[in-house]
Amino acid sequence: MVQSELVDLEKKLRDAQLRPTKQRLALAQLLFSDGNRHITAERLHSDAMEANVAISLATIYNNLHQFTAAGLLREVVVDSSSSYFDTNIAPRHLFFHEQSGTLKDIAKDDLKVDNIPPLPEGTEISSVDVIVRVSSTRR
Amino acid sequence: MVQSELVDLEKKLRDAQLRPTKQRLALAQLLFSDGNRHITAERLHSDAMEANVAISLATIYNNLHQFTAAGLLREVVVDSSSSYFDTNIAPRHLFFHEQSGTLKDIAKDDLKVDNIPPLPEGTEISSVDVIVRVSSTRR
DNA sequence: CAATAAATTAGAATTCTTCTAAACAAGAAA
DNA sequence: TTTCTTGTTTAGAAGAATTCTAATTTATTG
Repeated sequence: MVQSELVDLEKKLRDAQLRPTKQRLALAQLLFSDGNRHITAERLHSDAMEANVAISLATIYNNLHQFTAAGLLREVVVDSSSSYFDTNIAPRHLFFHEQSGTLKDIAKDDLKVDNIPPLPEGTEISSVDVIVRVSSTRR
Repeated sequence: MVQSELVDLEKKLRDAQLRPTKQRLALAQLLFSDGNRHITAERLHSDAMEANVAISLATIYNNLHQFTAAGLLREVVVDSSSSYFDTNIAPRHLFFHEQSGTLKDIAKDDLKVDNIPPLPEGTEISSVDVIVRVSSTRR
């Protein structure tokens, strides 16, 4: 692990008004050091165990929510059985592979949504989420 | 309740290879007699209680899944806290009101999705779901 | 009317997530 | 540094939604 990386992560946390504790830094590292990730709490917990980071599941949940509130993560609802968190916070859409439960980002500009009808009275758009559900071609 | 309605519902169930039991007919009535519905298991259960239909929650879940497997309902994933079932099985998109948890269909032709990028290798589209999340305008 | 296959049920069990209250660690101030 | 305050972590309990189990009841078929 590179020293400057840790410094960057610490700044990222501080900017979000989150104290860079040992656990928080470790999670930030697991989440943000390696390209885009789409991860569940359970998965992140086992990643942490594998990396020999002692951290409880409660802390994982706490931090996933704090990161989300701070705009460092985005929660994704694609599957009723558990919540996913996406490290890509830019507007984007998603492929969801139904068999594997895998997510893949679609850049916003790679997909167009047009002609949204009038919104229900007294509401404004908070987001437009497109999920392209795919499944393995049986052959 | 109209007699012919019951006959229709019974046929609908038989066509789906589901025996028209007392509970199943009652649920079908609650679900399909009154325009489009977007409903959770808990909500359907309390509707049934109000209508004086004795039915257990396990049976509600069993039937929601059987109806879904038979193509009479469609499961909608919009909210991580509980599953919704939609009586509109035609292709459509959805408004989701974040404060109230209310869903509203958007006819397929009222919204256009274009330029879906190449699918992941070895997959085919199973559905394209657009959820327009709206929230009350604060004013 | 059996016989059999399907459906229903109460309650237990599971899974994911949140809560609680105590111990601990970080940053600020003296 | 030491002290104080406040934020963080934690184990384990609690909660909520859903599924399972195994026994009973109901629908259909012969």
